[in-house]
Amino acid sequence: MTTPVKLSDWQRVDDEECRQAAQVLEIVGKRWSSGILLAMARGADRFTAINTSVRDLTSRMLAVRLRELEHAGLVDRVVIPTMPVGVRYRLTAQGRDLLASLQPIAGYTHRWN
Amino acid sequence: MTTPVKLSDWQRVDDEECRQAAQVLEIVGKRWSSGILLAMARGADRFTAINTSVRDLTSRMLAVRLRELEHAGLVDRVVIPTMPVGVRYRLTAQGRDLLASLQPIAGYTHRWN
DNA sequence: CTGGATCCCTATCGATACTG
DNA sequence: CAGTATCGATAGGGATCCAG
Repeated sequence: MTTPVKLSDWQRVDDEECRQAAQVLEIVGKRWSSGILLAMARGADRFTAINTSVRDLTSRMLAVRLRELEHAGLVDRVVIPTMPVGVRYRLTAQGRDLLASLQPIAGYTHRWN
Repeated sequence: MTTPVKLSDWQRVDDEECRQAAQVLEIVGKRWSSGILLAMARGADRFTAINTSVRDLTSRMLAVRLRELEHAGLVDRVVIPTMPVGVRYRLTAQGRDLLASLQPIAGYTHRWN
């Protein structure tokens, strides 16, 4: 009934990789982070668009999280020099890769809920 | 150079699943959580064994996290009625499945570090 | 050995208001 | 539109001591 589990894989990863994996989890595990990334994966690329597509997210927390995600290399901030200035947020290749790597979680929640 | 990315997968998962996935990430994303699960995956099953195998982890935080993980269904607390009482912690099937689902993260960190 | 109880500090977060 | 500034509440977490 449950999935085949290859727990032994975690015996093989060295401690440095685990440390980095933990760091990644601490970033995407913060409140709003995954919602923001998901909204962006689904096409939202403007501050306001992301803000309204994540329920109960305040502009303050969106700004904070976007800075964190940008710092982590997951999101790119693109300024378009128009009048007034336009700003777009896009997932980097790294961000898209992370989202893809997070995909099995969806399978997990489907199995256990 | 980068991995093939199937971002579109996230278009298919419904909002409820995403909400639950976010919840899971918030649990394992907390400090110490992933380290504790990893230590258990590697065989530590006693309070003290887990405590010493995760660097800088205090007994207080271990107790707190173990309760959270137990409540989340990832860890089982087994009391052995000896004198004095022995306690063992084991990953549940759900916990092992989650760790397996987290496995791609190791690949991600390997690619981007 | 397996934690629980306290104390106390800090980081985080929500609400609200404001701006180029 | 895309944020910043400020404030007050609360939760998280480290240190320490204690107990069955």
